[in-house]
Amino acid sequence: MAKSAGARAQRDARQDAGIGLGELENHLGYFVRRLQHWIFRDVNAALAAVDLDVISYSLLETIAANPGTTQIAVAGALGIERARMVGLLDDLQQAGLIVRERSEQDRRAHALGLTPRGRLILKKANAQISAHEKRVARRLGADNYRRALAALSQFETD
Amino acid sequence: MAKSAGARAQRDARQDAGIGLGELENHLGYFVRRLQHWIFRDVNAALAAVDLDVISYSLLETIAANPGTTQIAVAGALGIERARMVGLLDDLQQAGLIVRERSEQDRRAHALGLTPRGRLILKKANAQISAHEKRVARRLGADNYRRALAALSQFETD
DNA sequence: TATTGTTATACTCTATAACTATA
DNA sequence: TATAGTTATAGAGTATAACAATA
Repeated sequence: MAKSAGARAQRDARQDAGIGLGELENHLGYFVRRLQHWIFRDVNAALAAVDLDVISYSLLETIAANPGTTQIAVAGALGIERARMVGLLDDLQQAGLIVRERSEQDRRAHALGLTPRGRLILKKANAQISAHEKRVARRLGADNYRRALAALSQFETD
Repeated sequence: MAKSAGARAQRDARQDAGIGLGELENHLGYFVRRLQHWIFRDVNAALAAVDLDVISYSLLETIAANPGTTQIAVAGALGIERARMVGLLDDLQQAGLIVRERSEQDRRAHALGLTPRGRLILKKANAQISAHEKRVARRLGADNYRRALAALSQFETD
Protein backbone atom coordinates (compact mmCIF):
# COMPACT_ATOMS: atom_id res chain seq x y z
CA MET A 1 0.00 0.00 0.00
CA ALA A 2 2.27 2.69 -1.28
CA LYS A 3 -0.62 5.12 -1.24
CA SER A 4 -1.35 5.38 2.46
CA ALA A 5 2.35 5.15 3.26
CA GLY A 6 3.12 8.21 1.14
CA ALA A 7 0.15 10.14 2.44
CA ARG A 8 1.04 9.21 5.99
CA ALA A 9 4.65 10.33 5.54
CA GLN A 10 3.40 13.74 4.44
CA ARG A 11 0.94 14.02 7.28
CA ASP A 12 3.66 13.04 9.72
CA ALA A 13 6.02 15.67 8.33
CA ARG A 14 3.40 18.34 8.84
CA GLN A 15 2.53 17.12 12.28
CA ASP A 16 6.23 17.25 13.14
CA ALA A 17 6.09 20.90 12.17
CA GLY A 18 3.19 21.12 14.62
CA ILE A 19 0.45 21.89 12.14
CA GLY A 20 -2.15 19.90 10.20
CA LEU A 21 -4.59 21.05 7.56
CA GLY A 22 -7.89 19.52 8.63
CA GLU A 23 -10.45 18.91 5.90
CA LEU A 24 -8.12 20.35 3.27
CA GLU A 25 -6.30 17.02 3.11
CA ASN A 26 -9.42 15.34 1.72
CA HIS A 27 -9.89 17.82 -1.11
CA LEU A 28 -8.53 17.33 -4.60
CA GLY A 29 -8.25 21.09 -5.05
CA TYR A 30 -5.67 21.33 -2.29
CA PHE A 31 -3.40 18.74 -3.86
CA VAL A 32 -3.89 20.13 -7.35
CA ARG A 33 -2.80 23.54 -6.11
CA ARG A 34 0.28 22.12 -4.36
CA LEU A 35 1.36 20.18 -7.44
CA GLN A 36 0.67 23.12 -9.72
CA HIS A 37 2.90 25.37 -7.61
CA TRP A 38 5.79 22.92 -7.69
CA ILE A 39 5.45 22.34 -11.42
CA PHE A 40 5.26 26.07 -12.07
CA ARG A 41 8.51 26.72 -10.25
CA ASP A 42 10.34 23.74 -11.74
CA VAL A 43 9.26 24.39 -15.31
CA ASN A 44 10.14 28.07 -15.13
CA ALA A 45 13.57 27.20 -13.73
CA ALA A 46 14.05 24.74 -16.60
CA LEU A 47 12.94 27.24 -19.24
CA ALA A 48 15.26 29.92 -17.89
CA ALA A 49 18.03 27.99 -19.68
CA VAL A 50 16.51 29.13 -22.99
CA ASP A 51 15.41 32.52 -21.66
CA LEU A 52 11.70 31.69 -21.68
CA ASP A 53 9.00 31.37 -19.06
CA VAL A 54 6.05 28.99 -19.10
CA ILE A 55 3.69 31.49 -20.71
CA SER A 56 6.09 32.38 -23.53
CA TYR A 57 6.70 28.69 -24.07
CA SER A 58 2.96 27.96 -24.25
CA LEU A 59 2.55 30.75 -26.78
CA LEU A 60 5.39 29.47 -28.97
CA GLU A 61 4.10 25.91 -28.83
CA THR A 62 0.55 26.96 -29.67
CA ILE A 63 1.67 29.16 -32.56
CA ALA A 64 3.89 26.35 -33.85
CA ALA A 65 0.91 23.98 -33.79
CA ASN A 66 -1.33 26.53 -35.56
CA PRO A 67 0.73 28.54 -38.02
CA GLY A 68 -1.08 31.63 -39.29
CA THR A 69 -3.49 31.68 -36.34
CA THR A 70 -4.61 34.95 -34.74
CA GLN A 71 -3.99 36.57 -31.37
CA ILE A 72 -7.59 36.06 -30.30
CA ALA A 73 -7.54 32.35 -31.17
CA VAL A 74 -4.36 31.82 -29.13
CA ALA A 75 -5.71 33.92 -26.28
CA GLY A 76 -8.88 31.82 -26.20
CA ALA A 77 -7.01 28.52 -26.32
CA LEU A 78 -4.70 29.44 -23.46
CA GLY A 79 -7.11 31.46 -21.33
CA ILE A 80 -5.16 34.70 -21.65
CA GLU A 81 -6.87 38.10 -21.92
CA ARG A 82 -6.49 39.53 -25.40
CA ALA A 83 -5.26 42.78 -23.85
CA ARG A 84 -2.42 40.91 -22.20
CA MET A 85 -1.48 39.08 -25.40
CA VAL A 86 -0.24 42.36 -26.87
CA GLY A 87 2.66 42.79 -24.45
CA LEU A 88 3.50 39.08 -24.38
CA LEU A 89 3.74 38.93 -28.16
CA ASP A 90 5.65 42.23 -28.25
CA ASP A 91 8.34 40.57 -26.13
CA LEU A 92 8.50 37.45 -28.30
CA GLN A 93 8.67 39.60 -31.40
CA GLN A 94 11.45 41.77 -30.01
CA ALA A 95 13.36 38.60 -29.13
CA GLY A 96 13.05 37.61 -32.79
CA LEU A 97 11.06 34.45 -32.08
CA ILE A 98 7.76 35.25 -33.81
CA VAL A 99 6.40 37.29 -36.71
CA ARG A 100 3.11 39.23 -36.79
CA GLU A 101 1.78 39.85 -40.27
CA ARG A 102 -1.51 41.39 -41.37
CA SER A 103 -3.83 38.56 -42.29
CA GLU A 104 -4.84 38.69 -45.96
CA GLN A 105 -8.24 37.14 -45.29
CA ASP A 106 -9.08 39.62 -42.50
CA ARG A 107 -6.97 42.72 -42.41
CA ARG A 108 -7.95 43.46 -38.78
CA ALA A 109 -6.17 40.29 -37.64
CA HIS A 110 -2.52 39.37 -37.25
CA ALA A 111 -1.32 36.07 -38.69
CA LEU A 112 1.19 34.63 -36.22
CA GLY A 113 4.19 32.47 -37.05
CA LEU A 114 7.57 31.40 -35.70
CA THR A 115 10.86 32.68 -37.07
CA PRO A 116 13.64 30.14 -37.74
CA ARG A 117 15.15 31.26 -34.45
CA GLY A 118 11.75 30.76 -32.80
CA ARG A 119 11.67 27.18 -34.03
CA LEU A 120 15.20 26.57 -32.73
CA ILE A 121 14.45 28.00 -29.29
CA LEU A 122 11.21 26.03 -29.12
CA LYS A 123 13.10 22.83 -29.91
CA LYS A 124 15.56 23.54 -27.11
CA ALA A 125 12.70 24.46 -24.80
CA ASN A 126 10.98 21.15 -25.49
CA ALA A 127 14.14 19.31 -24.50
CA GLN A 128 14.09 21.17 -21.18
CA ILE A 129 10.37 20.46 -20.76
CA SER A 130 10.95 16.80 -21.43
CA ALA A 131 13.53 16.67 -18.63
CA HIS A 132 11.10 18.52 -16.39
CA GLU A 133 8.32 16.01 -17.06
CA LYS A 134 10.73 13.23 -16.09
CA ARG A 135 11.40 15.00 -12.80
CA VAL A 136 7.66 15.24 -12.12
CA ALA A 137 7.23 11.56 -12.98
CA ARG A 138 10.09 10.52 -10.71
CA ARG A 139 8.87 12.63 -7.81
CA LEU A 140 5.28 11.47 -8.18
CA GLY A 141 6.20 7.87 -8.99
CA ALA A 142 5.91 6.49 -12.51
CA ASP A 143 2.56 4.78 -11.87
CA ASN A 144 1.04 7.82 -10.22
CA TYR A 145 2.31 10.02 -13.03
CA ARG A 146 0.60 7.85 -15.63
CA ARG A 147 -2.60 7.66 -13.58
CA ALA A 148 -2.65 11.40 -12.97
CA LEU A 149 -2.06 12.22 -16.64
CA ALA A 150 -4.75 9.75 -17.73
CA ALA A 151 -7.26 11.01 -15.17
CA LEU A 152 -6.69 14.75 -15.53
CA SER A 153 -6.54 14.75 -19.33
CA GLN A 154 -10.17 13.67 -19.33
CA PHE A 155 -11.36 16.70 -17.43
CA GLU A 156 -13.35 18.94 -19.74
CA THR A 157 -13.66 22.57 -18.85
CA ASP A 158 -16.64 24.71 -19.70
CA MET B 1 -11.10 2.57 -23.19
CA ALA B 2 -12.79 5.52 -21.58
CA LYS B 3 -9.43 7.27 -21.41
CA SER B 4 -8.67 7.78 -25.06
CA ALA B 5 -12.34 8.45 -25.80
CA GLY B 6 -12.42 11.33 -23.35
CA ALA B 7 -9.09 12.72 -24.47
CA ARG B 8 -10.16 12.43 -28.09
CA ALA B 9 -13.43 14.24 -27.46
CA GLN B 10 -11.50 17.15 -25.97
CA ARG B 11 -9.00 17.25 -28.82
CA ASP B 12 -11.85 17.21 -31.32
CA ALA B 13 -13.59 20.08 -29.56
CA ARG B 14 -10.45 22.19 -29.78
CA GLN B 15 -9.85 21.25 -33.40
CA ASP B 16 -13.40 22.31 -34.16
CA ALA B 17 -12.45 25.71 -32.78
CA GLY B 18 -9.58 25.60 -35.26
CA ILE B 19 -6.75 25.45 -32.77
CA GLY B 20 -4.67 22.73 -31.13
CA LEU B 21 -2.04 22.96 -28.43
CA GLY B 22 0.83 20.84 -29.74
CA GLU B 23 3.15 19.34 -27.16
CA LEU B 24 1.20 20.96 -24.33
CA GLU B 25 -1.33 18.12 -24.53
CA ASN B 26 1.33 15.63 -23.40
CA HIS B 27 2.31 17.57 -20.31
CA LEU B 28 0.86 16.99 -16.87
CA GLY B 29 1.44 20.64 -15.98
CA TYR B 30 -1.00 21.77 -18.66
CA PHE B 31 -3.82 19.59 -17.36
CA VAL B 32 -3.07 20.43 -13.75
CA ARG B 33 -3.34 24.12 -14.55
CA ARG B 34 -6.62 23.61 -16.42
CA LEU B 35 -8.15 21.64 -13.57
CA GLN B 36 -6.87 24.06 -10.98
CA HIS B 37 -8.49 26.99 -12.78
CA TRP B 38 -11.85 25.25 -12.97
CA ILE B 39 -11.72 24.17 -9.32
CA PHE B 40 -10.71 27.66 -8.24
CA ARG B 41 -13.70 29.24 -9.95
CA ASP B 42 -16.17 26.59 -8.81
CA VAL B 43 -15.02 26.56 -5.19
CA ASN B 44 -15.06 30.34 -4.93
CA ALA B 45 -18.55 30.44 -6.40
CA ALA B 46 -19.64 27.85 -3.83
CA LEU B 47 -18.03 29.70 -0.93
CA ALA B 48 -19.64 32.98 -1.94
CA ALA B 49 -22.83 31.55 -0.37
CA VAL B 50 -21.15 31.93 3.04
CA ASP B 51 -19.27 35.11 2.10
CA LEU B 52 -15.83 33.45 2.00
CA ASP B 53 -13.23 32.82 -0.66
CA VAL B 54 -10.92 29.82 -0.94
CA ILE B 55 -8.07 31.49 0.95
CA SER B 56 -10.24 32.59 3.87
CA TYR B 57 -11.71 29.10 3.98
CA SER B 58 -8.25 27.50 4.05
CA LEU B 59 -7.25 29.81 6.87
CA LEU B 60 -10.36 28.98 8.92
CA GLU B 61 -9.93 25.26 8.35
CA THR B 62 -6.24 25.35 9.29
CA ILE B 63 -6.88 27.41 12.41
CA ALA B 64 -9.71 25.05 13.38
CA ALA B 65 -7.36 22.08 13.02
CA ASN B 66 -4.64 23.82 15.07
CA PRO B 67 -6.25 25.95 17.77
CA GLY B 68 -3.78 28.34 19.39
CA THR B 69 -1.37 28.18 16.45
CA THR B 70 0.50 31.27 15.23
CA GLN B 71 0.35 33.36 12.06
CA ILE B 72 3.77 32.15 10.92
CA ALA B 73 2.83 28.50 11.34
CA VAL B 74 -0.33 28.95 9.30
CA ALA B 75 1.53 30.99 6.69
CA GLY B 76 4.12 28.24 6.34
CA ALA B 77 1.54 25.47 6.10
CA LEU B 78 -0.44 27.22 3.35
CA GLY B 79 2.41 28.86 1.47
CA ILE B 80 1.26 32.39 2.19
CA GLU B 81 3.72 35.25 2.87
CA ARG B 82 3.60 36.29 6.49
CA ALA B 83 3.19 39.90 5.35
CA ARG B 84 0.03 38.95 3.49
CA MET B 85 -1.37 37.04 6.46
CA VAL B 86 -1.88 40.32 8.29
CA GLY B 87 -4.51 41.70 5.97
CA LEU B 88 -6.20 38.34 5.46
CA LEU B 89 -6.56 37.81 9.21
CA ASP B 90 -7.64 41.43 9.69
CA ASP B 91 -10.60 40.70 7.42
CA LEU B 92 -11.52 37.47 9.20
CA GLN B 93 -11.25 39.23 12.54
CA GLN B 94 -13.42 42.15 11.42
CA ALA B 95 -15.99 39.62 10.21
CA GLY B 96 -16.01 38.18 13.72
CA LEU B 97 -14.78 34.74 12.64
CA ILE B 98 -11.42 34.54 14.42
CA VAL B 99 -9.70 35.87 17.51
CA ARG B 100 -6.07 36.96 17.80
CA GLU B 101 -4.71 36.87 21.34
CA ARG B 102 -1.21 37.47 22.61
CA SER B 103 0.39 34.10 23.20
CA GLU B 104 1.28 33.59 26.86
CA GLN B 105 4.30 31.42 26.02
CA ASP B 106 5.73 33.94 23.56
CA ARG B 107 4.35 37.44 23.80
CA ARG B 108 5.59 38.30 20.28
CA ALA B 109 3.19 35.75 18.78
CA HIS B 110 -0.56 35.73 18.27
CA ALA B 111 -2.53 32.68 19.31
CA LEU B 112 -5.24 32.14 16.70
CA GLY B 113 -8.67 30.65 17.27
CA LEU B 114 -12.18 30.56 15.85
CA THR B 115 -15.09 32.40 17.40
CA PRO B 116 -18.40 30.52 17.77
CA ARG B 117 -19.53 32.35 14.65
CA GLY B 118 -16.31 31.27 12.92
CA ARG B 119 -17.10 27.65 13.73
CA LEU B 120 -20.63 28.01 12.40
CA ILE B 121 -19.50 29.63 9.14
CA LEU B 122 -16.81 26.99 8.71
CA LYS B 123 -19.39 24.25 9.15
CA LYS B 124 -21.58 25.82 6.48
CA ALA B 125 -18.53 26.32 4.26
CA ASN B 126 -17.63 22.65 4.55
CA ALA B 127 -21.12 21.70 3.37
CA GLN B 128 -20.57 23.88 0.29
CA ILE B 129 -17.10 22.40 -0.23
CA SER B 130 -18.50 18.91 0.02
CA ALA B 131 -20.99 19.68 -2.74
CA HIS B 132 -18.17 21.19 -4.79
CA GLU B 133 -16.04 18.04 -4.44
CA LYS B 134 -18.99 16.01 -5.69
CA ARG B 135 -19.19 18.24 -8.76
CA VAL B 136 -15.47 17.72 -9.43
CA ALA B 137 -15.90 13.96 -9.01
CA ARG B 138 -18.88 13.86 -11.34
CA ARG B 139 -17.18 15.96 -14.00
CA LEU B 140 -13.95 13.97 -13.80
CA GLY B 141 -15.66 10.62 -13.40
CA ALA B 142 -15.73 8.80 -10.06
CA ASP B 143 -12.85 6.48 -10.93
CA ASN B 144 -10.67 9.27 -12.24
CA TYR B 145 -11.45 11.34 -9.18
CA ARG B 146 -10.30 8.58 -6.86
CA ARG B 147 -7.21 7.91 -8.96
CA ALA B 148 -6.31 11.59 -9.13
CA LEU B 149 -6.75 12.09 -5.40
CA ALA B 150 -4.69 8.98 -4.62
CA ALA B 151 -1.93 9.92 -7.06
CA LEU B 152 -1.66 13.62 -6.27
CA SER B 153 -1.85 13.23 -2.50
CA GLN B 154 1.45 11.38 -2.66
CA PHE B 155 3.31 14.26 -4.20
CA GLU B 156 5.71 15.72 -1.67
CA THR B 157 6.84 19.28 -2.15
CA ASP B 158 10.22 20.60 -1.10
C1' DT C 1 -22.88 47.13 -35.66
C1' DA C 2 -19.44 43.77 -34.44
C1' DT C 3 -14.62 42.28 -34.13
C1' DT C 4 -9.18 42.54 -33.85
C1' DG C 5 -5.72 44.58 -31.93
C1' DT C 6 -4.31 48.23 -28.96
C1' DT C 7 -3.87 51.43 -24.96
C1' DA C 8 -4.94 52.87 -20.39
C1' DT C 9 -6.47 52.10 -15.76
C1' DA C 10 -7.26 49.88 -11.56
C1' DC C 11 -7.15 46.06 -8.50
C1' DT C 12 -5.13 41.94 -6.65
C1' DC C 13 -1.21 38.97 -5.67
C1' DT C 14 3.55 38.44 -4.72
C1' DA C 15 8.12 39.63 -3.05
C1' DT C 16 11.03 42.50 -0.41
C1' DA C 17 12.73 45.36 2.97
C1' DA C 18 12.45 47.74 7.15
C1' DC C 19 10.34 48.75 11.60
C1' DT C 20 8.48 47.31 16.72
C1' DA C 21 8.25 44.50 20.42
C1' DT C 22 9.64 40.87 22.26
C1' DA C 23 12.91 36.79 22.98
C1' DT D 1 21.06 38.83 17.70
C1' DA D 2 17.02 36.54 16.13
C1' DT D 3 11.97 36.07 15.61
C1' DA D 4 6.57 37.37 15.22
C1' DG D 5 3.92 40.56 13.57
C1' DT D 6 3.36 44.77 11.03
C1' DT D 7 3.79 48.40 7.46
C1' DA D 8 5.18 50.17 3.02
C1' DT D 9 6.49 49.66 -1.66
C1' DA D 10 7.20 47.88 -6.18
C1' DG D 11 6.36 44.30 -9.75
C1' DA D 12 3.50 40.96 -12.07
C1' DG D 13 -1.07 39.24 -13.27
C1' DT D 14 -5.86 40.09 -14.18
C1' DA D 15 -10.07 42.58 -15.50
C1' DT D 16 -12.25 46.34 -17.66
C1' DA D 17 -13.32 49.91 -20.66
C1' DA D 18 -12.51 52.62 -24.58
C1' DC D 19 -10.43 53.60 -29.12
C1' DA D 20 -8.86 52.86 -34.32
C1' DA D 21 -9.06 50.07 -38.24
C1' DT D 22 -11.59 46.84 -40.54
C1' DA D 23 -15.46 43.65 -41.32
